[in-house]
Amino acid sequence: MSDERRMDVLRAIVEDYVATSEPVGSRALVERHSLGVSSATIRNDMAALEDSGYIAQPHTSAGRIPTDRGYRVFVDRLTTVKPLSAPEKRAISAFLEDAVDLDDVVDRSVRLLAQLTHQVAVVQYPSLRRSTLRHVELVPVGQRQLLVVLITDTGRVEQRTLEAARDLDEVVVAQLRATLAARVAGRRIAELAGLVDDLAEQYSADDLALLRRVVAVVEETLHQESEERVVLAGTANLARSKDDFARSLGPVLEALEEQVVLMRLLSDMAEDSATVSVRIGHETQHDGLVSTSFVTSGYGDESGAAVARVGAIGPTRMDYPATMATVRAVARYLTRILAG
Amino acid sequence: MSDERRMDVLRAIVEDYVATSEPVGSRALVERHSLGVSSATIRNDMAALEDSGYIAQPHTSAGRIPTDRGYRVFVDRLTTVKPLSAPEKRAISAFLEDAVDLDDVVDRSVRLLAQLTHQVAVVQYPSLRRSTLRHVELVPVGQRQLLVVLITDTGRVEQRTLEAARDLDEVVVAQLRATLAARVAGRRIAELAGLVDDLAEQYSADDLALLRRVVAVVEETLHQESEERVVLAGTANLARSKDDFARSLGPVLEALEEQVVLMRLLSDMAEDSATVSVRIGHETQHDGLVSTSFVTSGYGDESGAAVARVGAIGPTRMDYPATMATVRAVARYLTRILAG
DNA sequence: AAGTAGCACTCACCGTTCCCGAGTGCCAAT
DNA sequence: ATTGGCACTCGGGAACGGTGAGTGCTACTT
Repeated sequence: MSDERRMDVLRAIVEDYVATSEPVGSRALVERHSLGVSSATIRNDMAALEDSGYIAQPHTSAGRIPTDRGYRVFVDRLTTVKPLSAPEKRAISAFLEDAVDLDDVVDRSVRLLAQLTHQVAVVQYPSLRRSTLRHVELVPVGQRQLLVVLITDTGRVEQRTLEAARDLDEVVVAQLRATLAARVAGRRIAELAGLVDDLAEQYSADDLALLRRVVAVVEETLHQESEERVVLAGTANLARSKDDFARSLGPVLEALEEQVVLMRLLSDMAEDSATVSVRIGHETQHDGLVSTSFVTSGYGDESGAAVARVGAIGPTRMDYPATMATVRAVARYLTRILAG
Repeated sequence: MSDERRMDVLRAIVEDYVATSEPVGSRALVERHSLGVSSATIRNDMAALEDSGYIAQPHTSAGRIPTDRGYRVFVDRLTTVKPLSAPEKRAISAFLEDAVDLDDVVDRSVRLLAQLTHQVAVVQYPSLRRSTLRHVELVPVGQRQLLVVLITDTGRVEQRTLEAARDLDEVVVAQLRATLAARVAGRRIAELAGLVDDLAEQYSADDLALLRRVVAVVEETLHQESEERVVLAGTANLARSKDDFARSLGPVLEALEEQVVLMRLLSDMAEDSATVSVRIGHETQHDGLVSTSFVTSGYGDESGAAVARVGAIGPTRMDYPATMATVRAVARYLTRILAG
């Protein structure tokens, strides 16, 4: 028994099923692919593949469709992510380079990815936690309100207002600003806490309290929901599916609105070692997403640990090679843009 | 012929159809509503209503369903928006008051509205054009880069960076900052242009050029795409519909992703005089939205022209009185929160 | 004139039946 | 190991008829 041919058969089944949305039978297989054997042989192979849990039949006397496990094998062993064509690359690059600021970059990326993959695109904002600070700015607004603005090296700007205990003194604020500006540049936000501990003598108790408040606000910002925002685009693509996938959109849409679900998945996938990470069907660990797959890639740091992720979500019956290639490409260009 | 009863019949039809999602016949009508006449009489009335274009039958020998025109009459003349119950009000108020900043307010509002109406909620960010400035802050980042931060009275913060022609002088920047701070407070952004024209003598040519650049950047921000962002929530609610509405989600989702479409609708509706504005079916002037209605209300200014709008989008077969009440309530609380 | 009762008519919907053919599994032959 | 052959399964579509909700019309009542 040729294990190799079986894998060829599996690949053929996945490809055909992805292309046609219909269960594929042994006859159709030998016709569309030059496997060099007869349909009866294919049937034997298919029976074996079914025993191994890679394919299944919706009902007796129907063709086979890949199972989640089948797709998994396909993705892991039967496919190589092929680079995009030069024109495609140029289009991506050109489109992203016109962006004016971080929000615009993210917005353009997510739309672009949705359009290229014909699926739901997801872009996670660069994490504050792993970014370094370019600048901290304090702006008094009103008598007691102080606006704290953080600017990261990825161009992200976050602001919070805090209510001071006493009326603000312009001079003190300016002093704090200078102190912070000198100390935070290039630091990670997470390192911030210890940075001002030695200042106890230089400031009055009140002023020090204010300084600590500022630091506290910065740290709070870290843990805020907005820290790991994700942006979506292309939900309409879900409805385009020919099969009955379009009929059970409810749970999928719900899952997508639950940012928490996406967050968990994204951070799970950040652990994966491969450049492009894939979660297929039940692997998403979420009921609403059992019939979908999630393809993501890290971006934002040329070397090693990525700052955040981009990805695409679509029916498990998706074109994995193409999707993986596109996601990877967009992630790369995103990294390049942000570094530049 | 009693025109009054006919309107009663129309109201009953709308109410029943909204409740059941099924065409309503004459018999069911007399049973569920105490109209005091027989089904034959109702049939005559229904025939008249159909002639007037307020109702239609999907096919012979089926009940009637309201047309867009029918809903229009229902909304305009047959319904009064009833206030929410006290507990509901309290819930809204409590939920919105916990918000920490403008983004959070908007985010909470849109989720809340989606949940309360069981439809797709839309919140438009407060327009910069109509807001007044609370503060302008200039922050040098790097040698030549200047970060311009705008803070509006609605709490919205926008920032842009600009590249100066020469290296920045701390002192000059501080001076510009002071000048701007003194002049912009309480002004509309649109008024900004003329504010610095008289400063020609006080600054060197270079510095004046920089000042003009800053003003230019501010004005550019005005026309930027981000100016009129809208945020959505509850798209999953679209899929909950019992009838076949859920099957044609594609075009609807596409329309919702086209922010332009929503923008146009929102600005159209801003012209309406009523507090709560409704667009029914084809009135949306968009093919993807022919089977949906859009209920919006302005918010952000206690008197007169609103700064932006909130709304809900759902199937034309929606509970208009309830939706209108909820949208109006959320708009009011939103106004209150932003003012406070 | 407005309302009602009665009645013939229409037609979507539902369940039944039937048939077709794609697809399978198995077996004997190569 | 592969293949041709064959009996078997069963989903899906077409044809069919009965049922009942609903209508429109007409003749009668108030």
